[in-house]
Amino acid sequence: MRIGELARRTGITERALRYYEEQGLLRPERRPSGYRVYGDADVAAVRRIRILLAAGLSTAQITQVLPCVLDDDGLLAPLCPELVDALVEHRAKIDEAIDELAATRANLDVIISAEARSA
DNA sequence: ATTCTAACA
DNA sequence: TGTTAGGA
Repeated sequence: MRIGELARRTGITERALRYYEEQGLLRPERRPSGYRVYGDADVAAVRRIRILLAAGLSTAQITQVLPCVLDDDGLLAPLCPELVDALVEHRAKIDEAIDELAATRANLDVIISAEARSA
């Protein structure tokens, strides 16, 4: 199928699909016309990519992780043990980011509370 | 009609 | 990412 059909079947814009290829997430074949040709497997691949992106992984990480993930129901099962370690690490970074944002919010609250009273 | 690349009020 | 120009 060409990019238009894959876009319809996945709900992903053609723009994004071309971007995924640029990032090495998809390797569609090319017709002599230059048109990209995708296989049925790519529909599932895009599904996995979306889940991984939603989990906050970078395209670079996804490129490595993609072949290490099992495609079952609507979930992704990590296969390689290295992958699990990487995901646990990623989770830790998310916790750090949450803490930093909480601190930033606290600082903002101080300013908001000081408003009007200072004048 | 569709898709392609490149580029940015 | 959207969008658009300019081609095939």
